[in-house]
Amino acid sequence: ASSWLRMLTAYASSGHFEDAKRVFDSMPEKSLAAYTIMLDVYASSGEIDKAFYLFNSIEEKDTVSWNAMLTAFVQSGDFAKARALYDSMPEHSLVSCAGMLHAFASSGKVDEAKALFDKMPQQSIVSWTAMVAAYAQNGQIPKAKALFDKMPVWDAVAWNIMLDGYARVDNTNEAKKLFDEMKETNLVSGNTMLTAYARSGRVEECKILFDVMIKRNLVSWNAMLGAYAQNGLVDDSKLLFDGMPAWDMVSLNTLLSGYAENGPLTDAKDFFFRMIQKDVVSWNVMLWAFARNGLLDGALKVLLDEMPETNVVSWNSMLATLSQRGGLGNVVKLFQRMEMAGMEPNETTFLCIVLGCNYAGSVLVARDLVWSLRGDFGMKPS
RNA sequence: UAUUGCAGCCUUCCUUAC
Repeated sequence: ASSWLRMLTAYASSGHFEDAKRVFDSMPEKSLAAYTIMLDVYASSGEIDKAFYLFNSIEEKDTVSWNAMLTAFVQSGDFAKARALYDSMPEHSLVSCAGMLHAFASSGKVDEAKALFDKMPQQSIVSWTAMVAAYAQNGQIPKAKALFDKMPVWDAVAWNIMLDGYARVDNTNEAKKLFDEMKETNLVSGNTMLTAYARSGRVEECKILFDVMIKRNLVSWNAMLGAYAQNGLVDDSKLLFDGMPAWDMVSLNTLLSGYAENGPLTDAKDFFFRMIQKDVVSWNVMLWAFARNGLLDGALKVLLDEMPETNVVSWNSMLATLSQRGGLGNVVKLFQRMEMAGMEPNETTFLCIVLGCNYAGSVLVARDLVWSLRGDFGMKPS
């Protein structure tokens, strides 16, 4: 039985979800541990409903399986369900509390995270770090730093979160300073610093770091690729890409967005049509490329007729484009179409529409929209 | 009865005006 479990774990942790499902299905006896692994597998492959169904079919759940279900919800972005599950759990372990902290942090509820953090019976390095991350990821760097300084111990993850916090507010100098004095580092630290350089346009320093990094993974390569692509050095990005030991969809899309942002539309189109694989992000980049070139009808055609699948970003892109040069009437029309297509709006959706109101000078539409946020969509205007 | 059954960090697409 344990060799089955070992195989299942190996597939699950390496991202081979289909293989994991096959192994699980053919297991003669399914232990609780096997079920628990599968919760994560289903959640990671976007099948949260299946995960929950499986969870409900478990007769004797323990804390570990409850926690796994909790983090499955968090991972899929369903924070309301995560909260409900957390409230109905028979007991809260350190892992449960840290998972819920993470959920609050990811949904921008810093105050609720802090309240939970304060009333936790026991702390762990994970809960401390999750709280620091809650501050850092929501732009509250001074609070993050203050809590970070109070931590009893630091590991690489804790340092990395502070590093990433500085990087995200574009404080590259502070990030570099921290990077140099970090006591614990790992591969993610280097990758985070690469991204910090890329974001602030410091491409040369980025390349120097990339070259001296002892270990690199695909994220490192993609970060370097992005440094070139986002800073107008499309030829360099292509050259780097050609020498990459491996690539994935992120690599292709990074390159594509380099063409879309810096070159003529034909470059992006050429690359797009030659891509061996495409996903919804690739299509979103193309949609944006049409829009950027003022081809609103072309962009609309991509969205409504050509895309094999869309997500909320596709619609938001189009809404933002129409907001700026398509007229508020068309914005509203497209939003209605979005609802008809069953696509759930998010906060950015409303910002895109408010942007249109701004351009049109229409206070009334904007006001109605903000009201309907609460009433029709159950959202809290930020 | 768990060196790998669960928890925190990094890379691609949408908004952040003046």
